[in-house]
Amino acid sequence: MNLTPADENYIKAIFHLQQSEGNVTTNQLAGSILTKPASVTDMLKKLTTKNLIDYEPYQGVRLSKEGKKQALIIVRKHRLWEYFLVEKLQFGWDEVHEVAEELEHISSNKLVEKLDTFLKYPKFDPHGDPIPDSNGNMVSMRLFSLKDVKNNVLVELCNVGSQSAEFLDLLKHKNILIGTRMEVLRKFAYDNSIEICIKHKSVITISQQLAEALFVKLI
Amino acid sequence: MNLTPADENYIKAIFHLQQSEGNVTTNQLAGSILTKPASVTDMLKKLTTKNLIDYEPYQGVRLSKEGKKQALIIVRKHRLWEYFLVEKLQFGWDEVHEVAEELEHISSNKLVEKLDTFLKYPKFDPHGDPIPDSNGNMVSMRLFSLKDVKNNVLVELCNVGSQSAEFLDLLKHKNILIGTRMEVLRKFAYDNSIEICIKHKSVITISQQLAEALFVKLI
DNA sequence: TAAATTATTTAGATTTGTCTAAAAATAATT
DNA sequence: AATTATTTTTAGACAAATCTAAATAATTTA
Repeated sequence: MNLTPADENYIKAIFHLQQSEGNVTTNQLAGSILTKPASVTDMLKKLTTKNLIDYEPYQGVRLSKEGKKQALIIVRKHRLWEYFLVEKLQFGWDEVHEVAEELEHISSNKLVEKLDTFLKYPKFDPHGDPIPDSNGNMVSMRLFSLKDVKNNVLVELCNVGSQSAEFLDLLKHKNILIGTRMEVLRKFAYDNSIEICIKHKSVITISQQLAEALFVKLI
Repeated sequence: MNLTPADENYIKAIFHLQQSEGNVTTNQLAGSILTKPASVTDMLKKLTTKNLIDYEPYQGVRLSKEGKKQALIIVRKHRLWEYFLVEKLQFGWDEVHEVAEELEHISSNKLVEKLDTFLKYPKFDPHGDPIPDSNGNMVSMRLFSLKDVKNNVLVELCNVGSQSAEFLDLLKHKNILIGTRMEVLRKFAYDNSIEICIKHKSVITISQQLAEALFVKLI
């Protein structure tokens, strides 16, 4: 399946509009892509013949299974490049979007995978949006590192920044699991260690290093 | 001056052909860009109206001052990206050309400059070709074809005369890289093959054709 | 130098993605 | 329910970059 940059832009726009709305209308797309409704109709017909969308005239459009797969590949590339631009090239997080819009159309799969490896498999882009992995899976919610959570905010552990045996051993000892609810009580400036309350019961102290590797969502 | 990717590919091809030959012919360009002579003529007319080339029908073409400037920008981007792919993403030096052909068309100036900074201002790409700086200047070294090097003179490989897969495959097999030090031991008059010593260790024989494509500096 | 060969350009067509203007379908309102 | 307003699609056109086939210019060769 060979997609042109125009194909990719339409697929991506439909993907994003589909998140909030149900079926995506011709007018919405025209607004999103900054083009005319007539042009959108033309492209929808082309995308239909490529089996990327399910489209009935006057009824709006949704991505097909293949379309969703392609959309996730584009989103993955876009967000990985944004991460690269901010973390490696020192761009500001607010000035990377346009450049990433161009970089996301570079086709090489090998490039994406090697970039991901180089960046150490980031889970979120500089705006906090999740980066799909090479299978198209991504965390559905914006997560925060526990070290960035304000005091007295209830959160739940959703993801961890390591899979090493040592890391998991420490978590087990501290009785922390994915899904465990916790609340930051105090931060110690001396060593950036953090005192937290787990499951509304036990109060423990964890190191800065551990706090950085615990990704939580607000609840 | 807004250049399309097609404009840039023509400018770049003319730039490279101009190095060796004088005026560049329509047929040379068609061969280089893998298109038909008629298409080249069409594009040459367009590039003329954009003041990028000096072109007289039937007389061949040369870059204008503005065209040279643009060519150096494209070459700079191409070679910086090649350096990035090899040094940071761990690509092999023989597999970066196609990807760099895409990346060189990303337009952001800021991106190029920040990439250059990130890479610490490299002077040569992975094939040994010099990288123009932001003013279009690049270092030029006196290089010799290995076939012209006298016996028992220590040299270092700085550049190669081909980027073809076949050529790079042969180099890989013979364990020769940019930076490899070597010394000519004997020249055989019968077929002009050359016996060389690599890295003060292995002694191998290479064909005249290969020797001509290896550009070295004295050390 | 004239004929033959090669290189280059012109003419006309094609594809992609866009546009405007007009027609048709859907939705909203009275 | 009928009219009005909005949305969407069709029809026809355009620019960019390419192509094939034919015509013309330049070069080579006999």
